Amino acid sequence: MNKITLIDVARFCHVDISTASRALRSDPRVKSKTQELVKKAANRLGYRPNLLAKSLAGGKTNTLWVILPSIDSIVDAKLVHEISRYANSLDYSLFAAFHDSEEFGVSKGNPIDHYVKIVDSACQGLVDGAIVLPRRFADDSDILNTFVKNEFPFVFVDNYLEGVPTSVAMTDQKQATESLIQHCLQAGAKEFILLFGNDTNPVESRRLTSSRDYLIRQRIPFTEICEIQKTWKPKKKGSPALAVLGSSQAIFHTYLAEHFSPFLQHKLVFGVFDEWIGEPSPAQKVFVGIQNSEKLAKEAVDLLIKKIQRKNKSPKEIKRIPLVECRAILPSIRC
Amino acid sequence: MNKITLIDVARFCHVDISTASRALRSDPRVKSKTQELVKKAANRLGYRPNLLAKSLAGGKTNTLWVILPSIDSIVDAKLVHEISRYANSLDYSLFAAFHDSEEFGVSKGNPIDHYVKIVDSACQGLVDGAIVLPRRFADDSDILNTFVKNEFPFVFVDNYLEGVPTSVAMTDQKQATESLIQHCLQAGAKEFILLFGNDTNPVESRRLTSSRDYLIRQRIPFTEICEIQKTWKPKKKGSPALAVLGSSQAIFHTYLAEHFSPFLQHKLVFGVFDEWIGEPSPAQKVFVGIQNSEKLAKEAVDLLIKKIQRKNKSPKEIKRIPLVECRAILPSIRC
DNA sequence: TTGTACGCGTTATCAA
DNA sequence: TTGATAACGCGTACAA
Repeated sequence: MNKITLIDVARFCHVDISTASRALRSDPRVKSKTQELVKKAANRLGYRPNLLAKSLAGGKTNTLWVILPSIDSIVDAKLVHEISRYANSLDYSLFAAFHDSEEFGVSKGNPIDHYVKIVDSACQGLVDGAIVLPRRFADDSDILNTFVKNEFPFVFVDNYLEGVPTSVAMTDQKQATESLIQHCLQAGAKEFILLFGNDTNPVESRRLTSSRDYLIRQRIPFTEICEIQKTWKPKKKGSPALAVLGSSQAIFHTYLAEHFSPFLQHKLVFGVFDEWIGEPSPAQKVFVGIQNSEKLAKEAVDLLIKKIQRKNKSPKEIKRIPLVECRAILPSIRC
Repeated sequence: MNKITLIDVARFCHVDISTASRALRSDPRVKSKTQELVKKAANRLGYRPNLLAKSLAGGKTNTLWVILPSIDSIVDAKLVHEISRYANSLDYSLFAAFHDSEEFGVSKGNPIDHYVKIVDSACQGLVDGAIVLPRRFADDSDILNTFVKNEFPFVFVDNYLEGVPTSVAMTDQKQATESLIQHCLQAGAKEFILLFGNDTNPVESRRLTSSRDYLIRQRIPFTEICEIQKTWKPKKKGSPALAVLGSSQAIFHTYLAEHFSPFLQHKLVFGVFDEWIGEPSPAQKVFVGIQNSEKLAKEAVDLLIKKIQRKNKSPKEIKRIPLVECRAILPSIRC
């Protein structure tokens, strides 16, 4: 590792350490000749300022974290990536911290411990603020309220928790759901099946209630399948085109692998949030609600920076961002 | 934010700051009565040690980074996740830093700048060591040699760069390739098509050469399709079962969407590294080489910690890890 | 234009 | 068993 400090550079140039410090920050009070001298010396000696000391002295780290359990889909990855890009463009360093120990393989130790540890260390001077992507853990709010207690600047993105008061940037689930439904209707769907889980996750439940409300209002028959065991029975006679709505590609494959027979005579259209990879089969068409990751990222970071700057006031803002589009996936290979 | 420091706790207990420091670290030299006193006070006052100061004074951060352009697939995500888990289990904090600004949308500023900035800051005291997941950038080696110059502890995982001397933990591409081929042969394949790109990426080229060597040795006819424009022509007469090998699911869909007609009469089997989502169609069967993320992560972190501990010696170790299995993907829905 | 001296919050080394 | 003090490396108000 590098051991050359500001003192070494200063000594080398026969100037004081403070002069060297100022010279490297291009302080106009330093003679330009001295500036160049110091800069060249620093360069030649391979001087690298110690960012720990810098942050400690300066009282800020210019660092943000994204805290999330793990990356489970490309949509997650894209969001984190956009957050990173936008933060970087504002001269913040951004790091992702993962706390889920259970997702893959056997869990080592208490999975919550890592989460608590990350939240704790965030409050201990390493970072100026955090963007949190919460999941369905029951205990999430207890852990995250540590932030509230310590008045640590943080915001939610993509999802939020009822019991934790802070700002949120998320997709407008109502708009997204209705837009997907409209596309399915245009594709000829006469009856709907809702594959949303019945859990406490605000996003999932919002998708369920939004689609339910909309379909009732439009007088379109539909069936809710909140549990994967439930078999579907047609509400209309004949073989009308069916639309199936669900949050992720996996749920379609899982459900239909078990319960495909009632669907055999029907033309199928899927409406999916998140993403769809590969062929639409067994559907004729899949509509994917493409979330606006770039805007979500921007709004989240902006909300966070607002919190960092004025620490006393903490307005609980909510930004709802509409979908970019509903992308249609058609078969590319004819079999 | 929290402003309560060790001084506050010490004053509150009418002890010296050094005693308070020792008490909180359960130093046996402190009377147990005093320890409890201090710990209770710290708790009541909501004291949180400043980790910046701690690292600065202690000379180490107990932090590791994973540096990568972005997460493009679930396989990447899984690897990072396993690294995080294993590092956490060894009481290191782990953060992921992303440097690619081009992947999604329009690039902001010079994309290389972020990369350089991350590599620089790694050498500036924020972190004890880094695990690097390199990509096909031509300039990668110049940037990463900053680590070498500064004697900063780092290792490669999953892929590596010829010009940058350090340890590597990666999948055994030869074993993986041959294993995939064997599975395709068992599924009846008589002729092979290789969809590997012809670029300078060591992993991709290793897959190409390994499969080429093996197929020649076994006297099995095959065609290399290094460029996506190239059309395939059968080498054998009749309609033998065909195996297609490629690195990722996307390449199959892209290629076959353009050039499907010659394949119409053949039974198809795919062999893919990375992952496969959804139905195997248009193949009857897909074999997926499942990389051992857990072991890759463990080896990478172990290699890194070895580097951190003895800074002078830097043996250039290479760990090659075989696949966990070749998983077969069969149609779950009959159309 | 440059130098002095202190603060940032800990840990570590003395001495008591 | 505890207390005083020197690091850790850098910023900065203040003095010169």
